[in-house]
Amino acid sequence: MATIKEIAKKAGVGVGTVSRYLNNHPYVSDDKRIKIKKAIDELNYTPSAIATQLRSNSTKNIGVLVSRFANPFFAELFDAIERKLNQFGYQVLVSQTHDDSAAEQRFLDQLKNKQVDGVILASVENHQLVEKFAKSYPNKIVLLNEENKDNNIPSIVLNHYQATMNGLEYLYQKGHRNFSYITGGDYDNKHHGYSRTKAFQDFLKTHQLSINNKWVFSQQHTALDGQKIAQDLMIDSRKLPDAVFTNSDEVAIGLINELQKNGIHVPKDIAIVGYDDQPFARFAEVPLTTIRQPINAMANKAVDILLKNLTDSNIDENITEQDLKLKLIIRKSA
Amino acid sequence: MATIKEIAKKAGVGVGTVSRYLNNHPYVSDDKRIKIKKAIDELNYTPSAIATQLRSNSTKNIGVLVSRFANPFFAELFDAIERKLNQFGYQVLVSQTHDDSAAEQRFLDQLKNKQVDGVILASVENHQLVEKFAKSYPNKIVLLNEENKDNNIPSIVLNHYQATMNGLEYLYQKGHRNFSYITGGDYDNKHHGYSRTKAFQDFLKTHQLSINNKWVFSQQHTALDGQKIAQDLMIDSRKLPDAVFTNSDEVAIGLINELQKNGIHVPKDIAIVGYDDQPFARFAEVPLTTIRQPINAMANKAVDILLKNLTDSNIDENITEQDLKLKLIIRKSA
DNA sequence: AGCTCATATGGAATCGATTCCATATGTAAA
DNA sequence: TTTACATATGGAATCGATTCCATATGAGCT
Repeated sequence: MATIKEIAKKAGVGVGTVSRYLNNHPYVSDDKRIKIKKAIDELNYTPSAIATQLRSNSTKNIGVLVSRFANPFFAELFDAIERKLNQFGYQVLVSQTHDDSAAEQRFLDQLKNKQVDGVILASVENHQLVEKFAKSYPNKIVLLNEENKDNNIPSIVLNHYQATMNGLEYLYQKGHRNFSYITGGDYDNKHHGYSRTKAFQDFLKTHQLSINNKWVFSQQHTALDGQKIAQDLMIDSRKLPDAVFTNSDEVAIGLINELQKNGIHVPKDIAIVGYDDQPFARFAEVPLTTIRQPINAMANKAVDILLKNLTDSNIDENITEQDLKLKLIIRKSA
Repeated sequence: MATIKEIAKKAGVGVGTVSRYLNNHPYVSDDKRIKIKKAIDELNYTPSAIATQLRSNSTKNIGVLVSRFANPFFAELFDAIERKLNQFGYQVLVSQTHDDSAAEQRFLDQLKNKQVDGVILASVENHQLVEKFAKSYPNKIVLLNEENKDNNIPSIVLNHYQATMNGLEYLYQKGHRNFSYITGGDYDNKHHGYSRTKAFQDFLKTHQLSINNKWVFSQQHTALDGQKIAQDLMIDSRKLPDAVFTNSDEVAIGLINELQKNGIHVPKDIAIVGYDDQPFARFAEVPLTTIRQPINAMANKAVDILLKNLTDSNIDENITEQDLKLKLIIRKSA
């Protein structure tokens, strides 16, 4: 592959002039323009992005981290993020953690070794690690759907507490009193998805309900997990919960499938509420009652904030608080 | 951020020695090792990936192109590709075309400007363009589920012709004679998904069946598309096809949903066959009869071939022809 | 003592583009 | 005619890491 030096030589000009030509600098005469263009065409030259990146100390690459692509929520979210970043001329480097915090570490190291200008974290394993990086690289990190205690990292935070509460109150008002709860995080831990869990705990307290510990499930993500939970619940078939609040539509769908396979009808025997309103939620064997996350607004907002912080330019933020509202979608499963 | 020069100065050694230390070169004495380590820790130094890339003329980045992330087939496929590339220490730069060939051009330009060492194309818009790049960069391109005429680009090609034929023969044997066909490509064009379409055309010929042109749909991708097709089919409600062969589970699901909403029962009134066996297919309101693509094997094979071509090393290919078989999964929709 | 070879080290050259500096020419204003 | 400023250009210095080259020391062998 040709270099700028070869172009300069072939066109009979200096490298500076070629560089000015490439970057549309005004001070290049028409006759040199023509010669340079000819040389570039003949040698089929394209500037090395790497060399430009080294010199300019910026890559036009953004890193995006999710936990698992096979989760349709993240797939859709990423789809929207990628489209928007592409509009602004950025490339996207992407990683998934699959719950492995070493992968997160490797991902964040890309900030340190300058492979990316900034990152969007749609999933956080190790909050301490992220706090540490945020201290070294303020303005280069945006959290999406992940809170941080001290609130010192730019974040897109939706009101999951309220949304969860709404979902639970809906179930309560329908007469349900024996709840099961499924989270993707830990039930006691202050991190991932905690505001949802906190809402559940507060809900129990408010209504003076007790909870069977065997009906609380942590670290559940997939439809397969949901099926296993169904089997767990059915071990003691004399006593089943009458409502299940889940953290994800995937889990809800596996759960419903396995329950119905065993003659337990949803929502007649058990009501189930999902989370996300993933695209297939409406097409499931029992269309899901679920909490919709405004994916497009979330993605656009995250990109807006990151690019604004990176460039100091005022990309107009046309995403409002209203756009970022979670909403209970009532279908058939509860 | 510190540079290697500052480390050298602080440790009282030459830059060469620091570099040798970083790259585990043997000729570094123990006392300098200690001094260098101390300097690195104190300055919190990490080598610039960009500088290394420039010097070494390689990035350890692989580009992956898909048409649309929100399509669960691609999301799953990408999930597997990313995991495997990560295992081998590669980062992944990803783009989606959303049917826009300009995006494909921009993506491929990354080969030319050296931002990626190689690419996996799981979706091709403009075959001529790809052929051109393949000529300039043999060994750096792998096609996944996309054929090329002259067969000169490394490709993972499954037998979609046979799989489609199997699906159609299954429907024929069940007594269906009036077919509708839905493709994501063009019905006449020789490109995207053509071997499936060819199978359909041959199938019609073999059984001397005629086809109503209004029952052929091209460029259909989403559940929404499927719903619209249902409406199209129902315009003339006196005469409906008795079987629909689709190119994707997403389309099938939208189609089924809209038909049943209008009192047309699947599979009693119309049989429908999907494609992909996306994770959700088994959980749909009518569990889908569909053709399963062996996603993991496909992803692993694509990465194996690409890395083998890039490094000349013999990464052992443990994916066999058998692993790459498509399979008709019979459920309830046909 | 003289020779060879492994071990060790510093620093210049290099990768390829950008930018600054020195310099030259042309033209309008004083 | 002198001054001033816009236009135009070549090339050295720079970004940060790697590698080659020159050189030095010490051990082992004859």
